[in-house]
Amino acid sequence: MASDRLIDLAAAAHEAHKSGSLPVSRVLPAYHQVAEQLQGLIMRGTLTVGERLPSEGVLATQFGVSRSTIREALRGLSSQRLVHTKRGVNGGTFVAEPAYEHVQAYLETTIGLMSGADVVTVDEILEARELFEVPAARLAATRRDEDQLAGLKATLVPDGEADIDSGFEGHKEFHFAILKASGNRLLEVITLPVFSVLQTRFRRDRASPDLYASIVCDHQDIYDAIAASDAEASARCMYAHLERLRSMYERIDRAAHPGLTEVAAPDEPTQTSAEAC
Amino acid sequence: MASDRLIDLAAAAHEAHKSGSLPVSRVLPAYHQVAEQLQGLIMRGTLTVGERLPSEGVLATQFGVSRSTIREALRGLSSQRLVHTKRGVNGGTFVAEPAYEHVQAYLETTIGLMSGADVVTVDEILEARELFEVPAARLAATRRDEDQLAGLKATLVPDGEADIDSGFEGHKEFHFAILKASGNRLLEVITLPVFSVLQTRFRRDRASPDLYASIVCDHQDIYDAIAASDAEASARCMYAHLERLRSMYERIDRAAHPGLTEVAAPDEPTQTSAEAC
DNA sequence: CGCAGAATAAAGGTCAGACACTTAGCGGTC
DNA sequence: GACCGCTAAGTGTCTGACCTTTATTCTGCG
Repeated sequence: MASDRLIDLAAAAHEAHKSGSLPVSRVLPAYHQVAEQLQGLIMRGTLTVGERLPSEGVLATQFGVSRSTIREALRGLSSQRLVHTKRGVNGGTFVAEPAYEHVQAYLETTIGLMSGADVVTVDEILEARELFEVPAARLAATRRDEDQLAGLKATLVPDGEADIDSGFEGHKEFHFAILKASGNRLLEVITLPVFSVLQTRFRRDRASPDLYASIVCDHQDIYDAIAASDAEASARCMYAHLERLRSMYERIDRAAHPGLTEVAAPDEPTQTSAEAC
Repeated sequence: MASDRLIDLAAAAHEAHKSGSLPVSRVLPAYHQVAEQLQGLIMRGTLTVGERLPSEGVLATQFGVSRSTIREALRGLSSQRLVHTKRGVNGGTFVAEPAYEHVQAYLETTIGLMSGADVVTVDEILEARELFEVPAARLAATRRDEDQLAGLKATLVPDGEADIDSGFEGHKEFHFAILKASGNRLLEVITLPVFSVLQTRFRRDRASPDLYASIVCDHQDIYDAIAASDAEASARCMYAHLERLRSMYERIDRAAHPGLTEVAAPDEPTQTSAEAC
């Protein structure tokens, strides 16, 4: 009877997982229970950022399980970036401080997979991108400081050299810079992966030269608006830019997955006028 | 010399982690390399959703490591929800299909931690919420079907019974229903955790009765606008609603963390007019 | 005295092998 | 034909050993 070992979770396992019915084997693996308890301690603030957990051996005796079990639990937590480990003397397992990059990496992975498995459609991703980046541009216009503006300018392609390959990188840097200048790190952390997924998904498909030129032109417009601290113009230009890209992506996507004539695809007027430029 | 075992990653470890310098011990743990390779196979589509990986024993011999190492790698992947395991005959490790709930759970955890550790501020979370929920309301107004509208109506508090506790639940259900009706699952998946974090963070602080009444009233307004398929009115009402909540949250937050007089906090006019209601 | 290098020890990383638990499917009994 | 138990494949867990990494401490030489 392995029932008196774990601190409590004998019964808690019922409640925790859809208490009703079938698809969950009643007794969860020990490593899972250990991981859950530790995660609880971290979330609840009992274990604070940077704090060191007891060594694996000590944890093993405390939880009444073997070291292997503890290690499996720890691996789970560490791949969720809740903890990280260090070897050597003064090594150990430490509560990790949450960092953007991890969230971004995770979201990029997951959204990529979801779009691959058609759990979300490309249309939804494109729409989400608009929903996030247009407000980001608006915020950037009012909040950017001079450094951020200079950084943004640096990502613009100098007039002459329209190198498509480096332009791809530049495109990325441009949008990143705007997100950063939006001054909302949560918005930034969430939008970046959305952008990256699209970028990855359509990496191979080169844009035509004139489309590329119009992208460069769009960027210039957006930059000008942000430089002028004109929030509404920034939003408008960003919207126009994204609509242009969207129609490009959708064309590519339809070519790749023919026959799926989605509703509401054609009836949205592509009113991305020429603006100045 | 444990160098001929793992399929290749001997050198790849350099590139993979900031190739430059110091803080990364040159040779990553075997379980990490195994996990990376398996993740690569999944991301690259070599292993497809639902497919079963070789048994742990077989993987161990294939990778040339022990079964414990394989298991630690698998625990990492499984806590990232890239795979899941089943016991018994015909059990094994399977490539998981990406599911919203996991993403939501992860985001909620992470955003909660980030806000706890002040990696993002409450202000940013509140702003992000507005950025996401206002467009969600706009979309819901034009896309909701009759079922969704009925579901939304069901979350409204009947006029008489203004029970504050159940109201808290109702508040949640109401916003969830709108997100669902927005028709963009990515937006939904991302916004839900943002909402939940705020909800959790301020769970203990009861709203005053009259504030509560105004929330109920706001919900009614929003519902009416969505029922009328009036996109702009929906967005406007949602914005007013969120502004009201925002000022409440900010008041609570300032009370909890006094002395931090942020910029740009007071000068935003609280123009959440009375509307009709 | 001071510094370089060796020894130490604490902690994580890996291994091998054993046994327990879970579960689908097979086969036999009534 | 329904129920029951056996079997086998696979994950879950334990034990105990040894390797590797690394900060500290100790030692010895200049």
